[in-house]
Amino acid sequence: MNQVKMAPMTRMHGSIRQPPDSREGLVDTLVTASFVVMAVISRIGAAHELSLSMVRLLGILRDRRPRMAELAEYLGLEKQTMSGLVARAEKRGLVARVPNEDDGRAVDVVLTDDGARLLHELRARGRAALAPLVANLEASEQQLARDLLQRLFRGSRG
Amino acid sequence: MNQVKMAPMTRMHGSIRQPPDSREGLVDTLVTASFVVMAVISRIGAAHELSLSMVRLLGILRDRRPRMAELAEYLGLEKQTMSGLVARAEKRGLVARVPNEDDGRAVDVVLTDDGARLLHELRARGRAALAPLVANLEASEQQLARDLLQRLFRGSRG
DNA sequence: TATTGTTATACTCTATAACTATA
DNA sequence: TATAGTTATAGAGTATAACAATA
Repeated sequence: MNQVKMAPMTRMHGSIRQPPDSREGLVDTLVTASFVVMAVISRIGAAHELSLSMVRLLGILRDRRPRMAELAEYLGLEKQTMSGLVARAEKRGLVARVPNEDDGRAVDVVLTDDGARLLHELRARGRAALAPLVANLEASEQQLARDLLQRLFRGSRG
Repeated sequence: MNQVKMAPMTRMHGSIRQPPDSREGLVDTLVTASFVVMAVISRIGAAHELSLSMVRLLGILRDRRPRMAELAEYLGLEKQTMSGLVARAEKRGLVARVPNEDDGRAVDVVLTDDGARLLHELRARGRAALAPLVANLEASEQQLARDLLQRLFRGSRG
């Protein structure tokens, strides 16, 4: 049971770095690219002691005023988890809970001015961090890549 | 202090869904796309009670035999965090610790057969989940998108 | 009765600090 | 003395279950 799988040792020792495999398909490339982008966002968030979920929470609130249940569904979290995340963000002065006007049970979540300022800085740092990658493409290719990605993920919500 | 920012209420109530903003740049599109991909991977991992870090750990071990310190550096985690993550994976029979032959202090981490099987299934499910998105593009466009992404992230490690 | 949200509890994930063993 | 890894501890993030308030 659970016998250790011994892969051929050729190229297995030494550096962990691997040359990009140009034979890999679009899905693998998307996954690899996404991990790189997430690492960048995670590092920028960590510099402000923000988890990925917290960064995403702030990003969602930039131009929306969802209630708790909507946030939970959007982030793919349980409502209890959402309560905790919003509570910690509120404790830090980044968001505020506002009673919903139409439904006495519901709570809307909004950015505070401090939260909006922090989000603005995070976005600026994200653009700066990813700029060197974007610079690997010509301007016309950047636009093409953007259009292709937007068509790929049309109908998806991030 | 921390006064609540009251954005204009136009279109603020109701659904949280937003139409894609075709004016957004490549960086914003990349971030949005990455969150979608991460959500897919996270959901598939969660179905097997695997965190994103655990999924990524298994993925790295597919064709590599890194030591603990290399894994930590690769995943962007502290070595202590790495010890815990590997310990939990080992407890579940997914990976094994093997003493490094050249350095008595070092420990190599390898996939077990069970771990390799699980990783294989995760990758199949990932491909299936992302297939509908890929199908939004023609075959030639898929190849173009893949090439552009590979050039974007050349030199990056995921 | 169903829905919205919070509280209680437990486990994973992560980091900082202190430690052991080897180089 | 420096490096590789583990253990101890604490807090964030997550889920399941039980609860209170409103619809």
